[in-house]
Amino acid sequence: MPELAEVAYFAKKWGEAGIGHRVKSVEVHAEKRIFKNGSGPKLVEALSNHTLKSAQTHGKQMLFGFSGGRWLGIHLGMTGELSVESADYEAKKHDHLVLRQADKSLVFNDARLFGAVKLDLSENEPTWWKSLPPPVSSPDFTLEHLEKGLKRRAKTPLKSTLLDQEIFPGIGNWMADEVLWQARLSPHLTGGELKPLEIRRLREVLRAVCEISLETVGKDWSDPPAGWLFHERWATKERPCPQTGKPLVREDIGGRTTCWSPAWQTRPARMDYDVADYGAPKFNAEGKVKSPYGKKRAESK
DNA sequence: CGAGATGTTCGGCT
DNA sequence: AAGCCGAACATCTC
Repeated sequence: MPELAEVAYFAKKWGEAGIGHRVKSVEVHAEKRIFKNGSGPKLVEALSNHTLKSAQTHGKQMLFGFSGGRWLGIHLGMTGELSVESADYEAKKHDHLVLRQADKSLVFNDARLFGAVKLDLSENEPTWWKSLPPPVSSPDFTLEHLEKGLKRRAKTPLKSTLLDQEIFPGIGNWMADEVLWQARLSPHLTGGELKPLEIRRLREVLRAVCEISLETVGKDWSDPPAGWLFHERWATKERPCPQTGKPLVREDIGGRTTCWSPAWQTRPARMDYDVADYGAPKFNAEGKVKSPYGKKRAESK
């Protein structure tokens, strides 16, 4: 399920319910492949009687800080989720970790076991956390960082490169498709084939898609703006490209199903094309986004 | 019943 | 040597 926005949503859930409250007891339901870092049983001792103090996310990574210098790192993998349940909630199948607080339980569930749980004991945030790459929507996600990443993956299709967490922390399958569609770039283009203006455009769209996703999905699980590819790719029925009306294609690229619009993602020579009344970004001559998001969002509510 | 699923890692090859 | 690719991981759902 989770990409950057969903991860943010889950972390917020635990944070809002649990911060400031002591963990009375901890249940670890033996699934050793999930507990990295020799965590597992250690978690019981390490977290019991400590208070949850912080909840952060970075891309798809989550970090929960506890009193006494205990840090719980969680990655949701493909099917992980966090929930807040009642105090007497009974752990069900695939619940791997349950933190019991006075009046609630914080639950980590993951059917496919691709998730990961880590424990660190240190006064400050663990080193692995501090050395994560710049978040896509932060000022540190510079044009230089993007250029470097694209150069490194000069011969890889953009679709695969966008899933590289070292370059684009938090981008997953649906966000990658959304970005390419909004930027009108074919998923088959390689990093080395992009022109400077296209790289700028890619950066603008990346940041916009991340920010808007965080403000919708990440905030309250609400849908991203109307007009996004998002709404088509999750549709049970085949639907046409919202821009061209022509069929969307589903194709395997780098081992992941890619939903894209060949008639739309055509790498236009002109950067100043204008799309009337449309939820996705428009671009000016510098490849900058003239984003109508703010207004669109208000209208769609 | 088989295929595919919002992800990462590992091994083998260039 | 870094980058590229495919397979593997485990379970559920359509």
